[in-house]
Amino acid sequence: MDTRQFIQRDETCWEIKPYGNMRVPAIIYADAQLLEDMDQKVYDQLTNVATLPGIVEAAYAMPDAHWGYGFPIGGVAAFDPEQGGVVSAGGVGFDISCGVRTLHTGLNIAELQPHKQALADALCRTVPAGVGSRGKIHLNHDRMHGMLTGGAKWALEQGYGEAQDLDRIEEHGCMAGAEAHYVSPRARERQKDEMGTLGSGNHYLEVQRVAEIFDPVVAKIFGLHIDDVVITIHCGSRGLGHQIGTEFLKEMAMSAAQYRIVLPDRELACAPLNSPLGKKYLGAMRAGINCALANRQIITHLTRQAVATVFPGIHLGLLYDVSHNTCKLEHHMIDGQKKALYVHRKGATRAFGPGHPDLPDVFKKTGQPVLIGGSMGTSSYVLCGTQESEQRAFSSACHGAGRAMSRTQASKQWQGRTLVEELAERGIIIRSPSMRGVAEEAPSAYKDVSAVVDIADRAGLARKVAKLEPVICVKG
DNA sequence: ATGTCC
Repeated sequence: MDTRQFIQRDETCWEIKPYGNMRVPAIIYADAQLLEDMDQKVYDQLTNVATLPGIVEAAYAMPDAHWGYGFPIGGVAAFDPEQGGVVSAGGVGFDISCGVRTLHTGLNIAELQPHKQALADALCRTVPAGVGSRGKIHLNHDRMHGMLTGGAKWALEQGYGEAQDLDRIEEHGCMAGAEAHYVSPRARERQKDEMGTLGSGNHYLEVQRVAEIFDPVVAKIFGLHIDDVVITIHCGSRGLGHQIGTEFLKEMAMSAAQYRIVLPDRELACAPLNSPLGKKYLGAMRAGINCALANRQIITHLTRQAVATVFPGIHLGLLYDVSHNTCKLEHHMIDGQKKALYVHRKGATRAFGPGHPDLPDVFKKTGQPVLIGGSMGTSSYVLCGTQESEQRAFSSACHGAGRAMSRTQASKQWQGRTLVEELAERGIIIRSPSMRGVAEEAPSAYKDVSAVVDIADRAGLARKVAKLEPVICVKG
């Protein structure tokens, strides 16, 4: 888009002053190149978000922003319930609590090298991936309830994982305030055989090598050293989250008039935080968060089993688990006053800085790990939260490379088979049940993750700690 | 993202 539509506030900050029905400014963090390459729809969607009731400070877009359903993906917006603030299902996204977790393996790349194929086989065999993938776990009504209210904590109680995992998960593995009775029978039905599965699209399980360290002090505390092998899991709440999103979008769209909310775009459907529908969505969405936390916890267990068949006796400790599709009640300083706000992060990662009370002791000095997944065959990054991020975007950072091209366009332009061969030549093993899926995920269909992360770092949204390069990628 | 259209 045309950068002349913005006032450039500093090197990485571009502002649109409120006009028309906008209640607050819209702000995009980017450099001129990333901004030029962004779709005009990001501008339209972000300025639309800025019109919503009760929005506080500004509507923000992260450097990986691209157009999404209603809200842009890479969007951050906070709402004050005391000022008629709203919650929007489109502001969370269809894949509720989609997120990333990274595990230490204690291996280095030289130890892995001779066993790469064997490990790829084992992971592929053990972790179900792909559209409609099902697992070996089947949830009856009681176990479903336990999962929806207990998250990763429930998974742990069921025997999936280790007690020390919980401290290294957002919300300590269990999202409070989940109201399972607002999760429909159909959402439950879709999920009952899908626990411990990756799903499709940009979801993956990746074995990675620590390729570069930017901050040795923080990297050491995060347990990352050059040539260490780590495993990263990227997935969310599968069919259940999608069903919750679908149902509430519809209900919110139908009741907008009743709440006298004027929507510039039907896709921005929302409900007041203090309304019955708003509260109902929050309860169901939090159950969706628990589903995603439990799912990643079970996949972690399966990953540990798979790795143990190749490297017996190995221990996979959790670095951290972060979500990037949520709406969370958080306290932030607004005009010198502490306010309770509902922060929507859609394709944006929470990035609490040093000293934040919600962080476990191990991250109190460093800020939380901010895990940024790259696209297939490209690098991923580990960053750490900063204190200034709270003033910049309610303690948020980017979540990945961000799409630069639609799935349809990508599948026309590339062939899955060819991509797999090209990546194999670079020593990267891709395993996927869908070659079309691989084509849709072609590295060039995404923005340059390194450019995105550099901007996040320079904008102070989060600080670069380490770069990870893919070795094995199991894709949905 | 998604039993890639109930």
